[in-house]
Amino acid sequence: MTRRLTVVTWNINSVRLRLPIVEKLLAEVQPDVLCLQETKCPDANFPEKALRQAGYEHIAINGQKGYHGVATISRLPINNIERRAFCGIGDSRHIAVDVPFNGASLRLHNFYVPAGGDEPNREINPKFGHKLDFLGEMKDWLTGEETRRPSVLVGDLNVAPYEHDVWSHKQLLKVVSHTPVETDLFETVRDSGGWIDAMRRFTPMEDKLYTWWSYRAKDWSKTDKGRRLDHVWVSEALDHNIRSAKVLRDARGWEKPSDHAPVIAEFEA
DNA sequence: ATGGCGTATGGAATACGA
Repeated sequence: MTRRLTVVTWNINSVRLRLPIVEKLLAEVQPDVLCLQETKCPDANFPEKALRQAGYEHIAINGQKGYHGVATISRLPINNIERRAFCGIGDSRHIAVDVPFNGASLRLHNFYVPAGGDEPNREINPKFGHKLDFLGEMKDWLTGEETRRPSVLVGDLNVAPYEHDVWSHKQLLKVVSHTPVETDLFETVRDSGGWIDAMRRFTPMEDKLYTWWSYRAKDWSKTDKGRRLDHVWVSEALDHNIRSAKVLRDARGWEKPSDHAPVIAEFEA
C-alpha cells in the first residue's frame, strides 16, 4: 500500500530539449509522480522510452505541436486518464489521472493556464480574456463532486496571487500575472473548490516565495526578481496528509535550465 | 532595465512566453 507519495510539478519549457535535467531531477528527487507543463512536443515524439528506462513506466501525455502540452509520468500505476479542453479550444493544457494512495487513490490534475499576453485588458488583448475565461471554467468545473474526493491540483497556473509571491507587489500590480482582476479571480477559483494552497502551508505569507525567474535577467539569482506562478493545491480531504511543499530553486541554475523551478510536495497517510 | 533571452517552426523571420 502506498502510504507515502511525492509529487513534483515543473514547467519544463520543452521536454525534448531538457530531457537531461528531467532525468537529473528523477534521479535526485525520486518522486513517485512528475507533472510537466510546456512540453512543446507532439505525443508521437514524446521521450517515453527514456522516462520508462528511468523507472517511470506509467505515462499520460496531452501534447500538441509547438506550444503548450502537459504530461504526467509515474512509477506507480495510473488510471482514469482525462484530458479536458477549455474555452472551446483544442489546446493541450490539462491532464488528470488517478494515483494509488493509502489503499485507495487520489485524483491528480495537471494544468497549464494561459499566460495572458502583455496587456491586462480583455477589450484589447484576447489572450487576457482567454486566461480569465479559462480560470472561470476551472472554477465552475473544480467544485462540488469533482473535489469531494482526495485530490491534488498542480501546475503552471500563471498567477502569483499574494503580495510576497512577487519580487515587488507595487511594481507588478499592472503586470499580467499579478493584476487584481487575476489574483481576485484566482482566489475565487481556489476558494470555491475548497482548495488549500499547500506551498503557503509551509512558507509564511510574509516570506518571499518564487518558482519562476526570467531568462532575461543578467543574474537571476542575485537580482532575484521572481514570481510564484507554479502551485500545489490539495482538496480538504487531503488536508491532513500534506507533509511538505518546497521549491527546488537549485534546478533554476542547472545546465540549460527551464525558467521555472520544480515544486516538490510530499503526502503521507 | 518586466525584458535585456529562449524555444519551436522551418530552413529566415516570426510567434510566444510572463
